[in-house]
Amino acid sequence: MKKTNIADVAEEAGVSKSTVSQYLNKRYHFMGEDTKNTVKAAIEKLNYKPNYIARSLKQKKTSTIGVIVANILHNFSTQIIQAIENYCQLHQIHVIVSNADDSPHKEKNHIEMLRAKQVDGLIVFPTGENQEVYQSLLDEKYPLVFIDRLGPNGNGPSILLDNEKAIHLAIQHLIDEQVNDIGIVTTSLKQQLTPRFERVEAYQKIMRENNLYINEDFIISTELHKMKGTFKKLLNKSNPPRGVIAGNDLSLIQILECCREEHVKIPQDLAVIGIDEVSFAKAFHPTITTVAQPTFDMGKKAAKILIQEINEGVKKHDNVYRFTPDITIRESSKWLLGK
Amino acid sequence: MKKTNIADVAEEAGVSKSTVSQYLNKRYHFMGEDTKNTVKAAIEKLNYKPNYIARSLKQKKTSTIGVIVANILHNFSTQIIQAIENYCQLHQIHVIVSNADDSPHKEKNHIEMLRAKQVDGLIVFPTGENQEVYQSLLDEKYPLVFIDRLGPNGNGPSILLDNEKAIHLAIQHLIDEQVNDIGIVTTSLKQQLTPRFERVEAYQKIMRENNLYINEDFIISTELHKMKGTFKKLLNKSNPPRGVIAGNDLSLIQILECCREEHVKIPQDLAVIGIDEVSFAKAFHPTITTVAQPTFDMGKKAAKILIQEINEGVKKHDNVYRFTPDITIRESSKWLLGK
DNA sequence: CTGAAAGCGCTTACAG
DNA sequence: CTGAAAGCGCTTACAG
Repeated sequence: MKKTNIADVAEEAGVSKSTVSQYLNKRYHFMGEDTKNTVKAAIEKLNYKPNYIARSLKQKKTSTIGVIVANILHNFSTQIIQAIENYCQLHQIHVIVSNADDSPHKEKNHIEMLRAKQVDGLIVFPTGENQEVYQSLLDEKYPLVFIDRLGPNGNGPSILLDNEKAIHLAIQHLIDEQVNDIGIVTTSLKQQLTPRFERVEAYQKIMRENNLYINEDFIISTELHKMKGTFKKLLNKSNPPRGVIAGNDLSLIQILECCREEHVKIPQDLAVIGIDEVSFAKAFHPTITTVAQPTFDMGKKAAKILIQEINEGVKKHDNVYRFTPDITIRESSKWLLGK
Repeated sequence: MKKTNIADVAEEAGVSKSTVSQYLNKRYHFMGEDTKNTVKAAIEKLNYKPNYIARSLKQKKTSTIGVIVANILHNFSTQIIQAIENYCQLHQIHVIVSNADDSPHKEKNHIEMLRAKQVDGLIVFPTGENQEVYQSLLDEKYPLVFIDRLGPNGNGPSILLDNEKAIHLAIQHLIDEQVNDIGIVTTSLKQQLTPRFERVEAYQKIMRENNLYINEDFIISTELHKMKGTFKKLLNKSNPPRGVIAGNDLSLIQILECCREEHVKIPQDLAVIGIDEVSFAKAFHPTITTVAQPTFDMGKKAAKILIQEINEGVKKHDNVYRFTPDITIRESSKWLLGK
């Protein structure tokens, strides 16, 4: 059974394809009421569904965008995807999700495939090693929004957390709790990724501003599967930190597991603060102090900017949108309470 | 700057469009070595990228599938999406993710839009209220795979957990721990969704088989935001359950928060088992006993079957693939240990 | 107010 | 071994 197309409908209704097309696109201006009805009837009778691929080819617009996440395993990524999907749904736009799996090579493939599929724009968590590719997209005014990490040389619109503020909130709170020996644990890749970089920078800056000693051993950047080993070593030093900031949700879990296995009591022995909200924050013993990213707002903003670029054309290239984190103080960081 | 198309390449290379097309599709059989090289050079010189939309129109194949999840907020959904995306990536297929947000109306819209975009097939967590739509897709041999829930009248291939086994594992373990007063808490929607239905059924069956008393109050099916209130009431009864099975990850968190707020000790006062693995299982105090679904395998299988249907045509319609759950016994269910 | 024609960028029998 | 032509299913100036 051949699928019915616009010609079939035209024949059934006894009008031309043009007229059917006008009807489909709701350009009723000059359409006779009766023509309209015959077309409508024919469409229903034949159960006709327009082929958007054909339309896309002609209109050079697919109403589909691509999202390339660096690593889909992070909760942050899936939340951003949710927010983007949610906003796009309202605008009748589809989202193709691709996972770069932290591989610049895969990332590049995804960019090419998605462009070949003519997506109208791209939201990307850049891995950091395809700078020229992104720069050339930017140069040709292709709609493109970066998220979580800056684009090439900071070019292009990007949606970022105010990382300095996040670290500031965490350290300030720990200081208020009289915790001065503070460590930070982040997942690290070879690349100088924005969040990790900015967070460690901010850590050093704010410690310095508060005249606190920066022990280089207290800064851990390592792959997830090595994190526990490294962190345990730190915990078992003669002078371990009294407080620790987890750079993201996955690091937090590693830290919590370490503390459990090493019988380190939170917050008495170690005050813990996680960046990124986690589902179990209020269920945990102790409840977990977190510095939440407004993931939902960030994803929505990325989608909004992209759709605007698609509809109105790409204009300036240098907007960085910083989102303000929000600390929720719970038990895990309350060292004074532990006394 | 107009994008270069196949005609530009043909002109540059001094051959016909057909020949360029042959080259692009790697049909080198009858192609002269020199022709091949000229075409190659022309493509590189012009930085030509083929337009897959045009190809799709002609070939009636988009190399794109759609996934409609009932509710993207469940960890289970995002893990399934990850597995599907992962498998499809190996097969050069793109995935469009749509969230039905538990709304049959949205679900139906998604089905229509995705079909209009000519996706080659669909993987769906059916909400349960679009039976006729699915039946007609099945009737026209459209590639379609259900996941987590059965299709209309059980028709169509579906990927499910062996829910009875999951409940069996949980209850048997609790019985081994001498816990006999067992409750079950699930999120409920109006619809008779497969997992909830099968799990509550299995609960009743297995309790009966073990000659355990089934207290109807111990079966809680309610929306997430009402769960805590309902569960707390149960906890404060004169005869509360001694053990509880959380129907999924979100329910588990609600239960854990309740226990914390009501100072109910796990496992001494209440043994807890969660269905679905959770990120914090090994970090929690106590560690959480879980009955894990093999989400990754399930997602992969769904993608595999769908791609097979796409490539080889749709054959039989009645395969239900049951995946075996796996219990990991940790502290939260060890009532005897609490003694 | 409606229709004929051209075209979007490819692929694919078919002819030579 | 290569090319001319038709066609995938739409949309869109333009003519009338």
